[in-house]
Amino acid sequence: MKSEPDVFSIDDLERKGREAWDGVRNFQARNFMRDEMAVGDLVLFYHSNATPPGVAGVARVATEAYPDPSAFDPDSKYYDPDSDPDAPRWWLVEVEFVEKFAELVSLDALKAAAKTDLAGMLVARRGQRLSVQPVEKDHFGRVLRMAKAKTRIR
DNA sequence: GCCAACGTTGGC
DNA sequence: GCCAACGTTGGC
Repeated sequence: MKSEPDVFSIDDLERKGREAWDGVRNFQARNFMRDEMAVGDLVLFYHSNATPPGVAGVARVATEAYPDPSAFDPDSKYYDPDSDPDAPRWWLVEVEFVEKFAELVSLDALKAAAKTDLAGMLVARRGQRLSVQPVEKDHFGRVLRMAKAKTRIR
């Protein structure tokens, strides 16, 4: 899951403990949250538009998907007047903090590793803009090792 | 259904 | 600030 650290960083998640991942307004990204994520799934927390960009830590899916309330809030910048409360268009999950990496796994490092054992990892590919995207299990483990992380994959 | 115009993401 | 890579919108 990508977030701009100026808006919401891994430190913000650590401080708050938990966060509703609202504002996703891309159908594919929504589908991953609504249809593919399950409570307990681990998440790579990626800092986009950062210097440098990269994976900053790990979070965990804390809830089933539910309709994104910001879509119904006219005062929200994520307001979508076309989203019908009876058939919500936008969904979110809440995520909880697991750990902040001792060192960021930079996009440069991901791209370098993508030439070998991270081959095919989506986030390392050019033009890959989806803010929520799937990570293969062995890729996830490899990123954790690059971060010298303690988190175990279940 | 096609596609041009436009807007956004996000790396650099 | 630039621009590649999309996704969305709307005219036809």
